[in-house]
Amino acid sequence: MSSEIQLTATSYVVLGLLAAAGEATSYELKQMAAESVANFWSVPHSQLYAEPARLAGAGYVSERREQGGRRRRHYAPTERGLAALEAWRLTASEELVELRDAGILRLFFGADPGPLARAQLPAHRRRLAAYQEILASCPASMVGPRLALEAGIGHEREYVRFWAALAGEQGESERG
Amino acid sequence: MSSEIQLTATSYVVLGLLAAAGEATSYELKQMAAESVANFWSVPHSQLYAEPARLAGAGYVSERREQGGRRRRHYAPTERGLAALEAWRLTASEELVELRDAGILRLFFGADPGPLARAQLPAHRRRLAAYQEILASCPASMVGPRLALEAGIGHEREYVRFWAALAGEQGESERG
DNA sequence: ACCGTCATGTAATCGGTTACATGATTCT
DNA sequence: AGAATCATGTAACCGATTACATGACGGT
Repeated sequence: MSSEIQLTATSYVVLGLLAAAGEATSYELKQMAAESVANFWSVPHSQLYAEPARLAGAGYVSERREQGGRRRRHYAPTERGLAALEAWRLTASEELVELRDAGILRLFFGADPGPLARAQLPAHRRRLAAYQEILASCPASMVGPRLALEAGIGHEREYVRFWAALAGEQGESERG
Repeated sequence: MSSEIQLTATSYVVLGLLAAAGEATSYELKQMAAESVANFWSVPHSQLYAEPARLAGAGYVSERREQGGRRRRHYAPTERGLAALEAWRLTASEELVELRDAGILRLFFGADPGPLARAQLPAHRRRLAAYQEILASCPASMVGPRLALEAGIGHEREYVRFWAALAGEQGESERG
C-alpha cells in the first residue's frame, strides 16, 4: 500500500472538505461541495467516490467501512493528509490560470459578438446576483469562503461589463 | 473510416487555426497557437499532433503527407470541418465557465491571504502589462483576437485589484 | 403497493499530461 | 566538428467525463 500518487486540485478539494468535516462519506462530500466550492471549482460526483479511494491507497485519508446495512465508506484525513493540505495552503505560487472561457474562444475565432453577448449577459447577471445573495447570508467567520466569493463577484462584474458593451447596450450607462 | 467523434474545445482550436491558415503542419499549429490563442487557452503540443489525426479520422480535416524527406503531415480543413467550425461559432451558448483559480481555491480552504497575494500580484501585473502591449501592436483588423485580449485585460485588472487589496497595500489608492 | 427521487456507487472510454526519442539546423 | 536548440513526433499512464445500475426511503 501507500503507493505514491500525485496530488491534484481534486485531491485538495477532498482533503479540504474532509479537514473541515472531520469525517465524511462520498455522498456527504458531494453535498458539502455543491453549496460551497463547486461554485467556482466543481468536481463530478464520480470523482468524489474515486478520489478518496485513491487518497486512501496512498495514506492521505483513512477509510472506515460500515458493517451491516449500506456498508458505506467513511473517510477521514490522516496526519499525512492534513500535513499535505497545510503544505499546499502555504505554497504561495505564482502560477496563473488561463481564462479558458468558451465564449471568449468563440470571439477569438470570429463569432459574431452580438448574439453571443446577448446569450452570455443574462447568465452572468444571474450568477452575479446569486453570489451576492450567498455573500449576504454567509457568516463573517467564514473568511476563506467569503474571500473566494468576493473574487467571484469581481469577475462576474467584469464579465457583465464586458458582455454588456458588446450586447448593443452601448447607449446606456452601466453601473456596478 | 469517418468514425464519429466528439468535438472538444481542442478540436475547435485546431479547426480555427487551420481555417485561418488554410493548411498547416502540427508544428505550425504550435507556432500559431503560441502567440495567439495560447494566451488564454493553451493546448499542449502533443495534442496538436494527436488532435488533427483524430479530426482526420472523422473527416473534419484532410491529411497530405510529404513524400521524401521529413514526410511531414499537412492538414487542411474539409467542408465538413469548416461547417462544424461555423456551427460552433453560431451557437450562442449560455454556459458559464468556472473560475478554477488555484489561488482562490487556496483562499477558500484557509490559506493566509497575505503571502498568497504578494506572490500572485506581481505575476498578474506582468501579464496585464504583456496583454496591453500585445493589444497596442495588434492590427485593428483582427477583431476577434482584439476582443479576446480586451476580455483578458479586464480580468487581469480585476485580479490585480483583488490581490492588491489583500497584499497589504491597503493604504495606497489604486488606480486602474 | 407503487412510484419517484435520493443515495451510493461501478464501468468504460477517452482526452490530456508527461516523458521520451531522434533527425535537422544553426552557432561557435 | 561538436554542442545546443529547433523540429517532429510517439508512448504510456492516468484522471476525468459519461453512462449505467441498484438499493433505500418517503409520499400517495
